[in-house]
Amino acid sequence: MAPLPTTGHPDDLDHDLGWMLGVAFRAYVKACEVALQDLPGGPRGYQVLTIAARGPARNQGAIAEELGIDRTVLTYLIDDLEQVDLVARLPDPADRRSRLVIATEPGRAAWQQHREALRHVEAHVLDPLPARDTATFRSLLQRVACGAQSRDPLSDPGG
Amino acid sequence: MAPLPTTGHPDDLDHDLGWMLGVAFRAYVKACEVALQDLPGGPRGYQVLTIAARGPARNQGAIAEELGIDRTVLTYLIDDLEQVDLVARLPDPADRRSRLVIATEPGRAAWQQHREALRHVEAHVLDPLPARDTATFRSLLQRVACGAQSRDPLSDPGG
DNA sequence: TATTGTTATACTCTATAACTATA
DNA sequence: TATAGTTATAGAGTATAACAATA
Repeated sequence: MAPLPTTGHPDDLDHDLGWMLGVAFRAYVKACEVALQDLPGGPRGYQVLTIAARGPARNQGAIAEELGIDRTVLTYLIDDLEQVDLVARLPDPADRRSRLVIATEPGRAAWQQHREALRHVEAHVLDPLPARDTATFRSLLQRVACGAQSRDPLSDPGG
Repeated sequence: MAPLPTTGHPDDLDHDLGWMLGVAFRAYVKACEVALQDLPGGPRGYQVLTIAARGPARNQGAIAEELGIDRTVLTYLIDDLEQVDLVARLPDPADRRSRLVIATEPGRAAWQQHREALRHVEAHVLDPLPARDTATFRSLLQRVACGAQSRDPLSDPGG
């Protein structure tokens, strides 16, 4: 059986932060599969689309840093989104090496649709929590994630 | 820059559950690298070792289910741990197909050492939280993870 | 016929280095 | 010389199917 939060022994697996984060993360990815099945890149593709749709337009390096992923994988994600006309790469007037990523009109529509679908996915994943605790959990998880991002900005100069 | 929890717009990336879980999970895995560098299988290897060290002895199918991983990947994890004499596969007296996995004496010692090292890793990952909120966060995350495990037991009969 | 564990294959995600074109 | 983006390669992690031994 799967461990339940009732055993109480601090050495049990369900007290291991790595186990908890891994299980929660994989459960989220799996729960997304249906909702994002027509979106290239899955959750990652949605995150790129979010930045592109929200604006202002940014270049790929800035997007990779915000997402916490390597800029080499971002190239492929944008390739796939661009191929189905959800985002576009525009020349950066300030720097001819740089390319600004924006959402197309269908891209913004697709983003809103998937955002709505993901609301249900998130509710499903957080369903085990009492309703009054979901906001608390999101707020605390946000602090952990943002803290990690600011500690290890990724693609830091020198590595 | 990395997003900080101060923007407040509900469409921002730092309100996306997938982004938060992914960033937190990858930050944990990265923070583990040094502490678990001599342990085959990394965090997964540690989790197997935890079950084997805590007892009672279980067969591989039961361990895979508790870990939430496929039994085919567990074979490789146990192979690697057995090769360095941290766990052993014993014949199951009740079923000759089944093999019981237990920690060896050096395996139990290694588990205690790594458990101590991981306490610091966990504290590092949870460092952005106010001290009084860490227990709350762990408790809520545990509910989410255990809820997901009991909903999707993995290797369920029929899939 | 179903189950335990193993092996092989493939597909995704990630990490690294090398390359181009600009700065 | 350094940076933005691309490409190629290799390594993990994961999923699937097929297989041998046993129930």
